[in-house]
Parts: sequence; C-alpha cells; structure tokens
Amino acid sequence: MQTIGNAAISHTNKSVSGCPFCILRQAKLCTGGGLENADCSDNGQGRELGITAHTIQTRQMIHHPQEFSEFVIVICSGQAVSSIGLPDGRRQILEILLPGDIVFWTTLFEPMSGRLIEAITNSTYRKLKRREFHVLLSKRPDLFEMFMKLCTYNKAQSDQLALTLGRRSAAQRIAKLILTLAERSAERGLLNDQTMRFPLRLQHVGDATGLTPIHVSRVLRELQKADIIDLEARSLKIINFAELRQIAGP
Amino acid sequence: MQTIGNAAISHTNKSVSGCPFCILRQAKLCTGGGLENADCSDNGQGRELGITAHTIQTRQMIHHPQEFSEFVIVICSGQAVSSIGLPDGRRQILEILLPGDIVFWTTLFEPMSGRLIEAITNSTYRKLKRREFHVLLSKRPDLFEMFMKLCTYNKAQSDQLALTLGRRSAAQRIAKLILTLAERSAERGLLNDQTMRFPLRLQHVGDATGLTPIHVSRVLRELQKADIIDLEARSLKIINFAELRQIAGP
DNA sequence: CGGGCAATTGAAATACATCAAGGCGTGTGG
DNA sequence: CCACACGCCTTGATGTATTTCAATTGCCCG
Repeated sequence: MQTIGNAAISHTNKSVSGCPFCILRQAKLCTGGGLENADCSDNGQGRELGITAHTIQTRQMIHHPQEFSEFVIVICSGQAVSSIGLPDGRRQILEILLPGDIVFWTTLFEPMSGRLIEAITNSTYRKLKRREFHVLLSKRPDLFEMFMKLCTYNKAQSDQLALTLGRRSAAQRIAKLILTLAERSAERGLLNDQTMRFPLRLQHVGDATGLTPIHVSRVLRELQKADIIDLEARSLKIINFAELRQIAGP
Repeated sequence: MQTIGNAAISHTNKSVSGCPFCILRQAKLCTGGGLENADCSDNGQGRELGITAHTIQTRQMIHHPQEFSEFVIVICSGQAVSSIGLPDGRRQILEILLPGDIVFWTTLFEPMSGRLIEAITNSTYRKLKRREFHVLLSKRPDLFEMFMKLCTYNKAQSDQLALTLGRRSAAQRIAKLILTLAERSAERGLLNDQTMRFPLRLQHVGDATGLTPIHVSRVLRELQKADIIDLEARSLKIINFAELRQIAGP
C-alpha cells in the first residue's frame, strides 16, 4: 500500500477517523474530531482562514453537478460518494469518500466540476475558500508537496478504476471495490476485527462498478454463501481475505 | 469544447501539429516543428535545460511499465498510447497521445508510473529532467497555471473514461472514442475535411474501450455500412457527425 | 396497519466474448 | 518472380455473463 506524504505515519493522536490523513489537520488548521461542536474550525488559525464546518444528513447532496463552487471541501466524518452522471440517470461513482478525503482537487483550478457529491451516511465536512487554500499552498511547500502527492495518488486510483471497469468481470470488480475500501478504511483506523461500515446501497455498488444492482445482489450473495464476506446491517466483515483477493485477481 | 490555458487560441504560427498546445512551446523552450533536425531542442534556451529530442518507430515503447523515469515526456509528432496492464496481458488504454500532449504529469511527483507508452506510428518526442521542469514551474507562475489546467483537464478526461467504460454500450464507447479523438485532433489542426489519421489497430481500439477486437470490428463495420464513417488505409473520415453523436449519446 | 423503498429470486432476453475458419495484403527468402 | 509465412481483419456459429422484466419478501416509519 502506498503511503501519502508523511501523513499516514503520524498515528500519535487520539482522534480516530481520517484526520491523520487530512491535509487541514496536517496544516494545523483543524484539530480534528467529529465536529461535536458544529460551530467551526476548532482553533483560531482555522477560523482566520475562513474554514467552516457543516453537518449533513443521509442522501443529501454536498455539491451539485452544475454548481460553481468557490470551496475546497474535506470530509470529516461519515461517508459520501462522488459521481458523474448522464442526463438519463445512469451514473458512475468515481470515489467513495472517507473522512480525511479532499472531495475533489480539481476544484482548485476549475470551479465547475460536473460532479455530484452525495452523503451516504450522516456526515460532517469542512470547507475552505479556494483562494485561501491557494495562498496556503503557495506559502507552505510541505503542504503543496502533500497536496500534489494526494492528486497523484488520486489519479492513479482513477486509472485503476478504468482498468477495472474495462477489463474485469463483475465478481472481480466487486471484490476489488471491497478490498480497496477495506484498505482505505484500515489506513484511517476504521477497520476493526476485519469489519467496516458499509452504508452503500446495492444501487451505489452498481454505480461504482458499472453493474446492475440486481447483479450486485447475486454476486454479493455468492460471496456471502462462500463464507468470504459477511454483510448485514450496513456492516461488512471480510472473513476470508485471501480468497477475496484471489477472486479480485491481480 | 474546453480550451486549455491560453494556448489553444494562439494560432499565429506556421507550425502545424500540436505545438500550439505544447507547454514547452508556450515556455519558449522549443520552436516546434516535427524534429526534422533530430538533434535537439531548437534553441539555446531549451538546450540549457537539457531538453533532448528522440525519434521512435512504430510499435516501440517510449516508456516501460516498471521503469523509474527521471523525465517528463512530450509528444512532438506521431501518435502513441498510454496504458496500464494486468500480468495476464489484458490491458486498458487510458489515453491516445497526440502531438503536444504531456505523456503523464504524475511523473512529476511519482517516478514510477506503472504505465506503458507505446508508439503507434513513427513518432518523435522530447524529454526534460523532472527536476528541471520542477524549477521551471516554480519560476514561472503562468506555466504553473497552464500545467495545473492540463492536469485538471486530464483528470476530467479520466473521469469521463470511467463513465464510458462503466455505463455505455459498445457502440457508444466506440463512437465516443472517435468523437473525442476527432475533437482533439481538430484542436491541433490535425483534422482536415473531417478526416484524421487513425493508425490504431482493432486491438488498440478494443483496449481503449474495454472490448474485444472482434467486436470492435463488427461495430466499426456497421458504422461504415451506415455511411457514418469511412475507415481505410489508417485514415478515418467522419461522414455523418450528427448521427455519430446521436449514437455516442449524451 | 399500510405504504414505500431496498433486497431477493426466477425466467427470459441480449450484448458481448470466445472459438474457429478463411481472406487479404505485405514482406521475405528461394 | 513466385511461394510462403505472418500479421491483421472479417465473418459465422456458438457460448456465457450480465441485463431486463416481473413478482415477492422484508423492513422501516408513519
């Protein structure tokens, strides 16, 4: 697994969730935590830069496809998906966003993303004016370096997604999705006893893998019957990692 | 069609091909041209920075998947494809590279790309040490801006590819591929009389669309019979743009 | 208790892959 | 100059993974 910047190593703090990964945390602009105090960035520095904190409910949209955004958004808790869609309703989920993820870096240079960001669970996020983030990066070479590493990693993920969608079978796609999500959850301390939250509906999994929810159901059921995973109550346990990797293929 | 930086507009020069698009050209590090003088960058400035020029034959590799590269590569003439592969030989083509394209920007921050770059026609390209390019960008905010726009555009293309692979039918994928290629060729003055070079083998088209070369053949044949395109002798004419767009869908 | 969304299941349809054979052009060696 | 091999494309027949259609169940929430 690729580590990003030096963020992945610094596990010396109490805050669970993706904060160790978060560029705002790294910039000392946010003390982390799940936003219990829904007011705002938890210290003066963050407030100076105009970082604001927000809470949002399941199935609400964080960002609309045609919206011009002046903000860079970072997920603080919960899960969200980032997708692009066709007018007829078909869509492709590009990323499953976990705490600590920047929602889309391209917003830094192109205010119209065309993306739809939808909260899958009740979530919190922080946002920061694009302009402010710009000057922040220009003043702090370390943060700039980290940001570019994040972009690079993100692009590599995109490429892998294309490979998966173009060249892998349904079972392989789904196995890969689960494994990738598990890895990313683990990095953030969100995987315990091989178990993680899995709030995605079948429709979401389908949209992420280019499959029909019906077919996703069948595949998932088979994985379950083969005692490779255990999925219930929006929680997924990977019982047999080796076998799952076997199915996902190279 | 999105224009990138201010490069697309500056059509005030004699050099055909993708040079108006090229960041090296924009940086005045290269006077462009098809490398008739295969020696090197055509003026002192470029040579100072250690830009070197190269010629390569059809089907040769410009960059190997496991190669660590110290260079940023720009295509000057010809066509190449950028792909990632699986050990078993299946692969996904991520981009068709035209003159003026940067081969992969991620190389700036991650020397191991995992990508295979293969020349489809006899081609020429220039390369520049990553380090040099870095300092160039840090000294020239305009170039940095242009570079980031290129990255952003490139990412958007990736996202569209994922959507296409995940959610469109074979005919739609192929139609999209042709249209995208035509647009990009047109921007570079490489489309005349609705006709462009099309050196890709069926295998390549298959690898770009996630299909079998056999199936690509059938679809292409149908488009031909329907008088929508005319493909022969490695040259493709789009006879009926409207219909092709209709097929490609939204 | 009822209504609506999510998940499951079976049967039928279809889009695409795989297998197999043949044709066409191009280069190569006798 | 011809024979031949080789790579690339085409075409038909067959196979299969996935979709589509349709019906049923369970479940959460009013």
